[in-house]
Amino acid sequence: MATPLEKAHKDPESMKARILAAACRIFGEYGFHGTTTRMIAQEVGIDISTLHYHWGEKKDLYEAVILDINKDLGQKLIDVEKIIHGLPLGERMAIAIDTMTDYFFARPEISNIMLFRYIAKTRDNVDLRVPEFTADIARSMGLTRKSPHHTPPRAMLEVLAVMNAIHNFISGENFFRPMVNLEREEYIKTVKETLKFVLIPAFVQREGEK
Amino acid sequence: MATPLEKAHKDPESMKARILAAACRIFGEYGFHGTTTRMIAQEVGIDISTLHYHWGEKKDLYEAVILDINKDLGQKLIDVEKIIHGLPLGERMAIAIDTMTDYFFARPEISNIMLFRYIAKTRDNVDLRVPEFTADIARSMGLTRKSPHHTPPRAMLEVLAVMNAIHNFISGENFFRPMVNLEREEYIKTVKETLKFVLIPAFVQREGEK
DNA sequence: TATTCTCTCCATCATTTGATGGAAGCAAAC
DNA sequence: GTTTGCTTCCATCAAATGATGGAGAGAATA
Repeated sequence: MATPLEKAHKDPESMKARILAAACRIFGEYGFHGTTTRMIAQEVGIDISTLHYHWGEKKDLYEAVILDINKDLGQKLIDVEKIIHGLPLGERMAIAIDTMTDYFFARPEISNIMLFRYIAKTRDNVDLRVPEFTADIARSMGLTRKSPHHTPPRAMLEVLAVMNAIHNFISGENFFRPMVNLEREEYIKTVKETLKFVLIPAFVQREGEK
Repeated sequence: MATPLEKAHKDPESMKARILAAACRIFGEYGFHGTTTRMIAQEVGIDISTLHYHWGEKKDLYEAVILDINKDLGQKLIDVEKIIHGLPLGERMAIAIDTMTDYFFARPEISNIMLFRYIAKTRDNVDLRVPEFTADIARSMGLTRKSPHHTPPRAMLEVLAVMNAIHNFISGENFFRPMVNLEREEYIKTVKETLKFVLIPAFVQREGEK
C-alpha cells in the first residue's frame, strides 16, 4: 500500500535514498553553505537536475537529512535505553557512552550535523520542528522524575554536556587525532576511556550523597 | 619604528582592525563558506573593495581572524595560569572554568571559530600553523610532567574534553537557551554550575587516589 | 602650489552556484 | 505497437559571489 515515493525512500538502493545518504556525508563534512548541490551529485555520480528532481531545493534536502538523522538517532537511543534499563548509574553511563561512541564513530555525519546545527547560523532560514531527545535522556539517566516538558534546566544542561562531549571527539577526529598522534583504533579506545573517566564520577558521586 | 600598516593593525579604530573585528563576528556566526565578503563589508559599513584592499582575498582574512583569536586566547590562558598557580586542583579548575566561561561568553566568536575549525572542512584549503595550547594546559593542570612535545594522548584528550565542554555551551547558546528557557544571565550561571559539577570530580578523585 | 601617497568607492568581470525546461531513454500499461 | 508515466541528462539561466581596475577624495610632503 506504499506509494512509489515511500517505497523509493525506504529502498537504500533507490536513487532518492542514495542521494540522501551522500548529502548526509557531504553536509556533515562541509556544512550547509560549504556544500554545493554539485558536490552531492558528483558523489552519487549523477547530474544535479536529478538531485533537484528528487528533493527539490537544497534547503529541502538539508532538512530531509536532519530529519533522517534524527529518526535514526532516536531509534538508537531507544535501543540503548532498553539495554541499560535497571542497571546502576555508573554502569548505565559506561555502557551508554561506549555504545553511543561506537555508533557515532560509525556514522560521524550524525555528530557533525548535530554540532553544525548547534553552532552555525544559516543564511537560508532552516527552521525545522525536530523531536528533541535531551529531556528523554535526562529521565532515562535518572536526572529528573518530571515529565519531559518540565525537565529542570540543570538536568538538560548535564545531558547536553555529556552528549556534546561525545560528538566533539567524533567530529574533531581529523583535528585531534594528528595532535595526539594515534591510529584510528587507538584513538577510539582512548576517547572512550577519557569520556568515561571525565563524565561518570560526578554523577555517581552525587547519587551516593543522596 | 612601526610601519603604518603595523600601526593600523594595532589601533582598534583603524579600518583594518575594524574589518578584522567584524570578520571575526561574522565568520563566527556563519562559518567560512556561510560568510560572504559583502556581509563583512556591510557590517563595517564599507565597500567590499576596501575590504580586499586591506586584507587581500577572503581566505587571507579568515586566516588572520584565526591567528588573532589564537593570540588573544593564548594571552588569556597565561593570565589564568598566573591566578590559579599553586592552588589545589579542585580550586584551580573551578576558577579556570569560571574565568574562561566568562571570557568566551564575552567573545563568543572565539568559541565559534575554534569549533568550526575542529569540525568543518573547508573547500578552499585553509592550512595554518597555529600554536596549540592543549599541551600547555595539560601541564598547567598537572595532568603530566612531561615536556609539551611529549604530552601523553590521554592527558591531551582530557584537556580537550574540558575546553570543548565550555565552547559547546557558548556556541550553542542560541540553540540550548530556548530549550531550557532561561534568560541570558541565568543561562550563564547554570552553565558554569553544570560545567564545574560535571568536570571537576573526576580529576579531584583521581588526584586523591595517588 | 604642486606632487605624492593612502585610502575609499563605483563600475565591472569571471566564476560559481542554485535551479529549470525540455529532450531522450526506458519500462509498464494499454 | 502505441501510449503513458517515470527517470535521467544536456543546455541554459539568473543570481550570488570573489575579486579587480581605475577614478577621486583627502592628507602629507616637497
